[in-house]
Amino acid sequence: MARWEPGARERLQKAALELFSGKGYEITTAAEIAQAAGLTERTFFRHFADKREVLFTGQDEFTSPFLAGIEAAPQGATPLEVVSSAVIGAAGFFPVEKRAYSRLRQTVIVANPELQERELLKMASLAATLAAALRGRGVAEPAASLAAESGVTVFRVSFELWLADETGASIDDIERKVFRELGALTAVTAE
Amino acid sequence: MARWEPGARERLQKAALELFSGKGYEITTAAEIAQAAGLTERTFFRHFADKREVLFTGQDEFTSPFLAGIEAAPQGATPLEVVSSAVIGAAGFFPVEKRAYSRLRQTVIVANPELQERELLKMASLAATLAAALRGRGVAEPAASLAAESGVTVFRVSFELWLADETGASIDDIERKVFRELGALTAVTAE
DNA sequence: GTCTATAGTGCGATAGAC
DNA sequence: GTCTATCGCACTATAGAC
Repeated sequence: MARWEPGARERLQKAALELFSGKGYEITTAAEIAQAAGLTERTFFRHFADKREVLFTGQDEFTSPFLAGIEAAPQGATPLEVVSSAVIGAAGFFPVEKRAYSRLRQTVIVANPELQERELLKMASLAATLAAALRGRGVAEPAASLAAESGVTVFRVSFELWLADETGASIDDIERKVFRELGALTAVTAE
Repeated sequence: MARWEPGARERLQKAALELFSGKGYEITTAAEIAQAAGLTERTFFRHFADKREVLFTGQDEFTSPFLAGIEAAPQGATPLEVVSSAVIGAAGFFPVEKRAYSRLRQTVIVANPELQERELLKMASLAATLAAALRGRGVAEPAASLAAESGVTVFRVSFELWLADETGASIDDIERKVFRELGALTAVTAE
């Protein structure tokens, strides 16, 4: 028999989301989360650098699908087409089954500025990674940054639309629409 | 004679920037900043909700020039043209004289994730405000959000280029160039 | 695992300005 | 008298050091 139950991190994350959505993020203490997972406060901070990270750790893995999408883009592709390939390529990370969980998590984040800040930092970090990948393909600045940031913007807008959607649309369908909207925005001039 | 010296907030902000850039943000305590300004820690927190806010309070006023730029845009203008008017209209907030101060402040922010988070939240808040103003002009979603976010992206990229610039270019000139870059990005298709 | 510093809050007291 | 900026003290939670 094991000395401790496995999956401490996952238990902490599950307990945290439940407590945050149940009684509120701010008044939930790290000690409470740890206790709910059968662990001590010290262990909580051994797994997560700070209280906010409990909602974000693991989420980082979704950078790879974006990078894979960039590599999958053909040689002649426009910077924005490359980014589009990245964003749409990462759509597999958000199957319909995950939507209920994503909605709950997003509700908690939107209600707490501290968590919004952390999410924005993660998105900014993703954009910086994408921009670096574009530069690696020979795209110059500021085009690389603009394309990367635009891609992340499309992803964020699409993600919100996907969470709100009631028709069962997949996130990559929504992303394609939003990319077309973005193209229309800059293309159309006043009559 | 007054019981307290006036301008407590400004004194705190000045002392904070000096200490942050001199010995580092993290190891500078709120009590130290207060002491350097001839005040107590409790007074520091009466002026600023948290330690990070000391670098951002007052900065909020720069939302107004953006909104003024939106109102100044002609009726027939494209969403992106309206946003462009907002971003370029706010350029007056950053005269060359402010550049040395802006550079110092930015150096401190870039070196500390906590401060980056706060800056990102402020930018997200600005984007949300601009998107609301666009919807007020009849722009539908998701076009309003996309245009607003794109505008803020152009502003951020331009601001960084302005800080790095050695030729004495004004920020609105840089912004115009970056807006053209953005247009080129989405317009050009692979050959 | 314990111990400590710092961030941040709540409340009451003070003492001018009006 | 009221209003407001400040201080002082007690307190909790976070987070890092040892």
